[in-house]
Amino acid sequence: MNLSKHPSTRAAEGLNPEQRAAVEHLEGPLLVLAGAGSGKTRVLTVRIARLIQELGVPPARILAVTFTNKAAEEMRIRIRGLLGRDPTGAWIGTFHAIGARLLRRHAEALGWDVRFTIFDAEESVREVGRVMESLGVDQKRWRPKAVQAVMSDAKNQLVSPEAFSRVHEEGFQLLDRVVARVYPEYQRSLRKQNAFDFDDLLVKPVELLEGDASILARYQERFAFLLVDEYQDTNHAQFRLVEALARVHRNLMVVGDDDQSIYGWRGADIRNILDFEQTFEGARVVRLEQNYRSTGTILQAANSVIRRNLNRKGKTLRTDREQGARITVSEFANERDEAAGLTSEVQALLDSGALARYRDAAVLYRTNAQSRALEDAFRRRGIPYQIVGGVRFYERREIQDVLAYLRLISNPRDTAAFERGVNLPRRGVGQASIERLKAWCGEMEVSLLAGAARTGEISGLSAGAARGLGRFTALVQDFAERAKRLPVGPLIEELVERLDLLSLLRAEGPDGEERVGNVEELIAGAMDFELQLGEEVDAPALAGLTELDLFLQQVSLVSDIDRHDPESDAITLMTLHNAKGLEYPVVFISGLEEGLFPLARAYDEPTLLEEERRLFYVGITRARDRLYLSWARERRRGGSWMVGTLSSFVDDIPADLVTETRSRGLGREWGSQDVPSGRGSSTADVEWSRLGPRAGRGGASADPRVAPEREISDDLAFGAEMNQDLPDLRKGERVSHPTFGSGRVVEVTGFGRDVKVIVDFQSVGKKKLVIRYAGLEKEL
DNA sequence: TATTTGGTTGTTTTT
DNA sequence: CAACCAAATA
Repeated sequence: MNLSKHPSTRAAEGLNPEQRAAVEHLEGPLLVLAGAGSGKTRVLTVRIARLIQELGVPPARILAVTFTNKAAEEMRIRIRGLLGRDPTGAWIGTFHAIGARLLRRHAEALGWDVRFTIFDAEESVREVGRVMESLGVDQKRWRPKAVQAVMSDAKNQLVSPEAFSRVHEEGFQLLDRVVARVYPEYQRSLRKQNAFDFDDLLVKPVELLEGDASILARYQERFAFLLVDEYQDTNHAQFRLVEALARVHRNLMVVGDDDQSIYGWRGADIRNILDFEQTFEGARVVRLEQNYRSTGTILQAANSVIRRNLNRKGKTLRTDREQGARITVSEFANERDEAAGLTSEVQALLDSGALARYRDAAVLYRTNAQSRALEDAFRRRGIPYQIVGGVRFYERREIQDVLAYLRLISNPRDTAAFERGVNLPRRGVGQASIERLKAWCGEMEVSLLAGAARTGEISGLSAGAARGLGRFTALVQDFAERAKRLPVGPLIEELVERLDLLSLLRAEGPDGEERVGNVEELIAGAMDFELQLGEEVDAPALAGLTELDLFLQQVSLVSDIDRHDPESDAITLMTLHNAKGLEYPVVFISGLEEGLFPLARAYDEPTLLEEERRLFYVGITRARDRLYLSWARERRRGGSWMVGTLSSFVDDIPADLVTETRSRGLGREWGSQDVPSGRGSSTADVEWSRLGPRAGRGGASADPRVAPEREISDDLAFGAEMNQDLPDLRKGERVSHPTFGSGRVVEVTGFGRDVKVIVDFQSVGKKKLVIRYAGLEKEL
């Protein structure tokens, strides 16, 4: 190995003049307007490496904020690659992770304990419900979720409970009046439970810094260089956090693209980036408009779409790449047809060599609900896929159950966790007993867990309930002891064992096995959990924390995209929001119908429509080589069928960049290849037409030649689909599973949709799986 | 206290 | 077509 003395300098050599200007910028505020695919991650990492390597800045004086944990991890790895060593001491993470870290060090200053619990969104809503109940607010009339949303907005604007109440308790908005009562009480309840919610991870650090000059000064001094990625998606609380920390040194570099601001609904304030130069006087601005990702066609399409937005700084991306393939716009009869068409096209691309591996393609959609039809189709086809989002891993019931125990073990004041865990498995402690216990504990001002250990003193508890509570507290206390010695992986394993949770889940029926798999995945994840001691080494506040405490605080911040494995060779299915920051050689954007994308409600408000359009722009610019847009004439939404027309967004793409294709409804085909079917099922009903360049606006959708065939075709097509490509597994065959790896089929049972197999996996032994859910693949 | 059932309800995107 | 809830029943 011939290592250069200045690897970061060498890395800087490949930069264009604008990138170089950003990298070499030293002091003062800097705004980098970075178009999609313009190499901003490279600029960020090279600049950090340069600060450390050439300018001698200690890594500990650097704070870098990314949008996801995974991006943070990747940034660290890339910097490590440039430096030849880890930038130990640098804080690199999401706003939430960094907020949590600050709180961990200074929880006491705010009246919390270091071992605080982080309530995720769901728990937060449940807590709102509990508070509303205690206040006697009708939860039918006012949905806890709506109340929580208003509160969350307020928090992101840094509106305190008191301030909110002052403004709204007599206001005209009835919902706001409810929130005016709930918000302060909710906040009190969180504090009593030693918990923060997601929003608090941003709000409380601001409170901390603004409320304590010495703490603020300490961090202002420490972080001599701040870098914020995806700045267009920061909200007011995040802005204030950054602004406070950067106030002294003013070495703040923000990177973003106003055209990719897609989180307005979550409080992101596009003005943060639009007004940066006013806010930070003397700011230098660098624009990165050279795109290194996409073909000319894709970029032209993206430019002409985003040009329709009025509220933007305005820029036009350039590329030196070839013009490339046309964009395909495809019409389908319904979402099943669409999904089947996508799988066919994937197969065709693979066969033709245009797609090298499954993992080089992604299917994007506006709403998670759309993943279902796609998932079915990919499964039928035996094409490996990975879904990001939907039912979030950590929000699954069985995971939450285990986490509730862990939370209580870690933080005895976590009432929500107590209530969840106390009767699981059934211990004869019902609602009535819990109410009694709560009342008593409320009077005595002790935690539920402490109260449950003193059932003898509580009147009106049934003998069975008292016994159940006793067993429960004994178990929790026992594990609290173990948590001091045991690493978190074995701890969870023992806990699950003691609860006999896996047997309980298996007894639940067909879904049980999947749940068992999830719990096992949780355990596996915990086994891998390593304390990032390097980053935490300077924090005396962490002295008393167990590995479990840190695990819990980290786990609640893990998002679905963080769990996504880009290495595994599978097609990625995800929402457009989740696709931010990613790129794929082949991208499908599905469900391009008026009312779905853009969503119907966006028509009321120009700003909403512009945000939807930015989302479309984000989607288009994920593609490197090939882009497919698809829409369906009919789609099930909720209970009913919706009739759709092609999204007006597509009209903004110049016709000469587009090729239209149309499924005939009965056709499951899209590309020109036959369906390679393991069972040799008929493809005779497959017809499709390639219409050539688009003649004009939405011309295809009104074609009378299509409609009459639909009624006949549906049954045929669906009938054929039912029989086709069901994973046709037999005893003795080798299969592979996304989490368990490869194994051999031992037994096949059940019929139709409920076919189950027992597979002997090399890694974990025999497992019973429902084919429909398992995502098994035949191994060749 | 646990379980089942039937009815109601909403449904965008997520750290 | 979920998920969630209230009431009825075991």
